[in-house]
Amino acid sequence: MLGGLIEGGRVDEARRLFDMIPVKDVVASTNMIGGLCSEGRLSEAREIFDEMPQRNVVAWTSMISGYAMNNKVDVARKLFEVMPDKNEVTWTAMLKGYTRSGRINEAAELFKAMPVKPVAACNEMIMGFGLNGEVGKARWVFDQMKEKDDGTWSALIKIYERKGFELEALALFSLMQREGVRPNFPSIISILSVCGSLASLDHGRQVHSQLVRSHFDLDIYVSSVLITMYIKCGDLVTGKRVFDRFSSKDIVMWNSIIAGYAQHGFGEKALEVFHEMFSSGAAPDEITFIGVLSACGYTGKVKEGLEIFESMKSKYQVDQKTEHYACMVDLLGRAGKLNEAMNLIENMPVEADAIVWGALLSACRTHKNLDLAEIAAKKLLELEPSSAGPYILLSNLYASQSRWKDVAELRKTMRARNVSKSPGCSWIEADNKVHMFTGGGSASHPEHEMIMKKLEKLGASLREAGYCPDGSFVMHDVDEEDKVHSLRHHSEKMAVAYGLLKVPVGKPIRVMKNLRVCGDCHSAIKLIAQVTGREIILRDANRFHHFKDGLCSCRDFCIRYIKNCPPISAINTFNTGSLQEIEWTSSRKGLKSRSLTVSSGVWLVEGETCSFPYMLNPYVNSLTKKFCLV
DNA sequence: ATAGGGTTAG
Repeated sequence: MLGGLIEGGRVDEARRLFDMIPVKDVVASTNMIGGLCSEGRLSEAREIFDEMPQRNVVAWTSMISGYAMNNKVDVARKLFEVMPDKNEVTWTAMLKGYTRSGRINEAAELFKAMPVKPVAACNEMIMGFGLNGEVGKARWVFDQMKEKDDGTWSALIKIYERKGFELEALALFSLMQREGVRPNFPSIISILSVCGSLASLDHGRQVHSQLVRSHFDLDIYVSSVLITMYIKCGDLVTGKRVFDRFSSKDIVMWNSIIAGYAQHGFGEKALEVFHEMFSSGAAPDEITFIGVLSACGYTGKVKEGLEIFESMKSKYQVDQKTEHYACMVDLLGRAGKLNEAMNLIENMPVEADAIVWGALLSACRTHKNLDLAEIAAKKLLELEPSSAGPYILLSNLYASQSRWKDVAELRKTMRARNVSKSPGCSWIEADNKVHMFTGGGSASHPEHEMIMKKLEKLGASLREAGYCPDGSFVMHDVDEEDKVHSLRHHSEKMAVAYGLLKVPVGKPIRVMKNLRVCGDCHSAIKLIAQVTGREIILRDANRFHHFKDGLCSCRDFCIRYIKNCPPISAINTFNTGSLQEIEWTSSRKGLKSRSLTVSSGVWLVEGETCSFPYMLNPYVNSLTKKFCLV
């Protein structure tokens, strides 16, 4: 009875019932302690604990766990020290206290001291190390384990996914299945997320087909990630279809689709869904507003954005947090209202973080405001000393003003802090393979000659259509030497050229890039779409660009500084956001009800190595060698 | 009766 109430979360009722019991046995008291702790009512729990005539391991462990999970690790430790007979569960509960509060060194010490190391504790250590950025150590624990369960696998897969080791996650997921461990929910969620990050529609679909067969696709958690996966792969239509299948949607699912419309530049549609959500009775949360405000930002809806931002607290009872200020800085900045943006930052009730300053910086880049750019970049250097972007930008900025001393100084700091830039690259899926291009016209691809010829030919027809290359973008986050290379050879252009050669007519060409698209490439691709009549979908580090008929769905909001962009007014009619118009984003037919054919062998089960080149994180290579699978 | 693992945005 007591246990039932607690399990159902009815702790108050349980408490009343408990108080009526004349002689309380160990089990009832322990139960009650657990229930109270889960609600954070530690002092009440402690009172019961102290009044118990005798206590066994389970009672002790429950109390320790309660402190550990409620940010009272040190109190937990005191109890742990005086406790007579500890078992594995006690040790694990204590360990979890340290890992969950980010005290990884103490966790590692305790782990080392454990007489036996149960699987649950090892799994906890994997998560602890991994979330703390120590992926190698997480892997080390994994390798040491003689006995693993499905949670062991999914923990490491999750770490790989979260820390940007997409390829390792894929490899581990497939190894897991070869070892006869069936995918569980957490691992499936991680792997779908990986497919989204890689924008690998083919792989994502294969996972989806697995889900359909196992009916996992009906799970509400899985579905939100599934929606996000399709959206990140550029297939908004299928994402929407998955969304529509659910008659009762939770807030996360609403958020997923709203953010999806925002990312694709369908601001009207995002707002529409937002209102639909509100009238359906679902209450928006903080994340909803990140989606909604960024939708306004991407589509230049300054007035709407400001109104929503103002009404967050009063109408929707959601607090404005740093993230929302970042959205507003972005929104104002994109619209060219840089002083307003700066004003907002100065008057924020919370401390501005790297995202806020980053938003201001990219707005400065767009609108060529060097003074504010310098302020923002300097702030970023303080907040994120190890990311290369701000250094390069600031250095380019100084260079443009011939401040060579400052340039040299900055380069020195960069070397001292061991900061290196991430090289720009683009990739495209064709013939069941991923083809990567690093730009600069390097002949790394077997069909290099053909691609160059294609680019030559394209160049001629582009010039006819009025294209003139613009190399004057100082405010770009690529390094000096990249500017020397002919603009013709940027990686995204090469990938697009390859797509024109390989992707059948009528199908969209989907290109991915790890950095933001270069401004010159953006206007070139618009024209390429026009002269070839092809649809090109480019996903860069920030967002999607749908190129069709000489226009881009981003309305050039990201790249306003390019000379030969058509004026915004010419594009206005284009982006009304009706579903019919979205349809052209994908000529693929997508899913038919609940069946899905798998194009090639099921790589997930067969465990072939996946066909991705190492393109996202140069660090992946070295790590892979060190901790080689199999 | 005591220890796990999950969703969205930036």
